[in-house]
Amino acid sequence: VEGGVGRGRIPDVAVKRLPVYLRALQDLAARRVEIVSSAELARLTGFSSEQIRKDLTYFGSFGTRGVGYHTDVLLERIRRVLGLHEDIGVALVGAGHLGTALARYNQGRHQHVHIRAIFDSDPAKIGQELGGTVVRDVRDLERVVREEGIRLGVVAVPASEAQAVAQALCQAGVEAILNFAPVRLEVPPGVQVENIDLSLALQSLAYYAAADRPPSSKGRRFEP
Amino acid sequence: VEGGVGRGRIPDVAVKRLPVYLRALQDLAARRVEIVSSAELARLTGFSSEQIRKDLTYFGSFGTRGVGYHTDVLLERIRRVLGLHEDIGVALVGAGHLGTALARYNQGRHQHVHIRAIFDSDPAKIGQELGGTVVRDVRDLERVVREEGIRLGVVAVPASEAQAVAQALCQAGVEAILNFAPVRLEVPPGVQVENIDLSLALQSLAYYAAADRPPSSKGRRFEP
DNA sequence: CCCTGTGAACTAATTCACAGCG
DNA sequence: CGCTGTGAATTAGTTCACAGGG
Repeated sequence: VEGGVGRGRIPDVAVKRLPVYLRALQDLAARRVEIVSSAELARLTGFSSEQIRKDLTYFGSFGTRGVGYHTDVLLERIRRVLGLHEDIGVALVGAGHLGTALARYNQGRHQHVHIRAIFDSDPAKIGQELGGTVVRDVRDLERVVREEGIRLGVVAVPASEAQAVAQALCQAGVEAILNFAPVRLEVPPGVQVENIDLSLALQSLAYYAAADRPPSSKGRRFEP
Repeated sequence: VEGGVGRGRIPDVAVKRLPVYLRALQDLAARRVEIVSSAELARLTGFSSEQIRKDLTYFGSFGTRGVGYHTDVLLERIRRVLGLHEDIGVALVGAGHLGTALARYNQGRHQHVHIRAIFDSDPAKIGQELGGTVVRDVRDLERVVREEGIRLGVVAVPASEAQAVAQALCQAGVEAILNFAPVRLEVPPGVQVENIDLSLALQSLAYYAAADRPPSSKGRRFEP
């Protein structure tokens, strides 16, 4: 949720929605649904149909009026826009519980974003396998990332080490970082940082939990 | 990143920034800094100073012109707005790696959002301790959440179980859910859902990594 | 006729610019 | 004088409403 380059073309908010559309389209494709309307996508994703249509126009128009979109045409198009048509390598730094969750999560499923290297500083973890990848010494990070042409970094280390890791990642040439450490990372201009801070997310949710509703209204039914 | 109630008062985007301010203020307080200006907070958080001042006006005005804000007055005020002045209980569902990371993360540190119950369906995990809390059977979820007056739920279970868990949480009266499962949760109106999908985050980052820059510009220095 | 594609209208959020006050 | 607080201007994002084409 950090500012960043922006890079003209597609609004950041729309870029965040594209993977959601992608997931819905993958489900549809798996169920052999060949045509889908923006209304159907709206139902599946929770965004409005006009929002979806507008988002799609940012990079072309490939629907058929009166009909809808070809599932796999749209799928392929969004994939391409996101850069997921070519394999994109990810370096995961930090093989703690969060790192492990990420590695497992990523394993196999999302075809074109692959964790290609995992690093940690703990000798007990180095050499272990995690989701099919061997954990390496974080001191080799720069070399490996460069050699493998990795362009995306994930920071899942304690706050105290996060900045040093980010620095090494940038030095090695990554172009975007997903940061889970509860600190603001200083990166060179042009490197996109996305922060996901688990405790901050909980804290802002607290606002919605605390507010208005009297604690008496316990127990809510669906579709009242 | 789900719509939700909105609840009038403070814009959602601002609510998301408040915890960031809070963290900066906690750091300052720990370093015995008594006064802080919006410019200084801007430097620490990465948001603009006018943004910060504007956000603060949503719930009052407590700075001193020509001077700045009293660190602990502001701290206390934001805490109160977020509802963090009173202890707020969280139910964590799913004691896998992600759940464990969250439990560890939360342990001790952020004073007023506490994980008060952890649930799982795996008999091997039930009874184990995690960050100072014993893992319970998910079948007891509704009863325990109700008894303990828990108002916040965290869904860290596989996609296939997420909807059932969300339903149980809502039935038990939670008012907001932090969802890590890669599905759209159906919840009754009035329940705020915040989705954090780790693979989607990676995918949207891919857009920024893939774009423009030729892969030749490897290795970036800070402050060029 | 139906659903896409899109300007136009609207709404939300950010930034500007400066008055006001300690 | 310096920094807050805030309307006003601007910019971004969403929704409306309908023209246009299969």
